[in-house]
Amino acid sequence: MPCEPPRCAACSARSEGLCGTFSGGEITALFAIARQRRAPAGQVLLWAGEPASFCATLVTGVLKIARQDAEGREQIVGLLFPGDFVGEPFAGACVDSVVALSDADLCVYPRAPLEHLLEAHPPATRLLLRRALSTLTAARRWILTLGRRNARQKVASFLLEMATRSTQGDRLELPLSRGAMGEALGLTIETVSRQMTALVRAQVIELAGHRGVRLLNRAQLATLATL
Amino acid sequence: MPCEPPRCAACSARSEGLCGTFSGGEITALFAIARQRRAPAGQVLLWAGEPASFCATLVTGVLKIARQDAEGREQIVGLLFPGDFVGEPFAGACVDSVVALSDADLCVYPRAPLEHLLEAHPPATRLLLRRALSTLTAARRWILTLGRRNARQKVASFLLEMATRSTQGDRLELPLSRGAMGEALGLTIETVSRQMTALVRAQVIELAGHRGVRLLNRAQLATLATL
DNA sequence: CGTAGTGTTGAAGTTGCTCAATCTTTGTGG
DNA sequence: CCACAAAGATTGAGCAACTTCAACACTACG
Repeated sequence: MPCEPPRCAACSARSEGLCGTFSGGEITALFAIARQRRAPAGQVLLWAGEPASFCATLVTGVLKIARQDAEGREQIVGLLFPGDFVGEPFAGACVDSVVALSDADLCVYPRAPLEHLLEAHPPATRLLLRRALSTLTAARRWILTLGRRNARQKVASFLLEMATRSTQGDRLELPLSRGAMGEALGLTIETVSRQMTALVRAQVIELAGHRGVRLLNRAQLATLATL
Repeated sequence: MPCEPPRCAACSARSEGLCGTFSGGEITALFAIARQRRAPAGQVLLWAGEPASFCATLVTGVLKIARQDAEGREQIVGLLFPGDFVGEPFAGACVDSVVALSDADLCVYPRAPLEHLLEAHPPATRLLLRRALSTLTAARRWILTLGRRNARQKVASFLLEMATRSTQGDRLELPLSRGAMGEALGLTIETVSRQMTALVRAQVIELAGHRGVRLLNRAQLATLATL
């Protein structure tokens, strides 16, 4: 059995996402078309309207998927975390822009060879289908939040969503600024800020700098998210 | 070559969706596991929380995919039209309910045999992936509408979206009541109604009964949807 | 230690929601 | 075929929530 490339063996996303469907021997084929890429915070990886030249596995960092209004106002329609698959195979031009919110490491696959590889390796296509369906479910959860919840509930929901992605104990480091939270929640910066302050006053959270949040009462936060 | 079942040959959804990936000979395998089902308007096909026992191709009619708030308020997160694929293969329990908005005909596939068939027929899995990705794109367009547009723009967007699905000339028959439109747009019945009236007064549309709409000025409607 | 970028707070203005009454449409039974 | 009932839609008035505009405070980084 051919041996697994050392870089893959050491990769923190090795068992996640696309890579997880390739065995130690098979991964060589994926590795052969992959290229490492490091993106600083703020860098645009894919531009809406441009042809989608590559897909990738996100190794470290957080990306936003955003769409622009006719007026230029931006709405965040998805976030990507380590292990997530970036881009759309089989798609034409990008509909959304993908931007790094923090410094990020990616394992990039050019579109054409990736699509060939998918044809040859059915489990990968099935995984992408399952991923797409679960992303769809998440997008619909977001639709529910945007359509039915008020500002308080939106902010509380968002904090809980972030908490499921990454917490160390009750400490949470937000990957987004207040402005970006507003873009995600369909609120203004000011409204997000006021709701955060209200949560602090209600002793549900505590702030530590602009990005740091300590969850003091998760049960209460969950109640506020829906009620 | 084995001949195509007459029911498939005569089916208006034959070239659409899942069926379209099966040739005249191959379709027999899909037909063998399929069962016809007719659902009257209002019938719940899949209940949120219940196990998802089947998938289907929608042949005629319109279905809504809806999700409930903790408070019981409903948000429509998707609509299904003839040719669309109903349900989620590889999923556990249903997250959303699926309800017939009009009388509907379906071609129903039990989950287990369908999943076997998908494994044996890779083009079908690829089609479902492409479909899932385009449904995701549509869901994200909806997120943009819910997050960034006011009531006027939401209603105008919705009418345009419906117009892309089915129009005869400038006549459009809405598959939803005002109440259901509100559930889809995150608005109340009253607000939807007021916006419709405003569009009539602006001579952009004309109403014919509760469900009938005539599009008098599509360009203007498109402007109102985004501006 | 200063400055630029972010975040917070306040006051006033708009938008969409709630509650309540009235009007249309549609479908059913006489 | 018409009358009537029930469901759905429209309209109005008052109110609450979110946005806008503007000033000020924090924090993080050079």
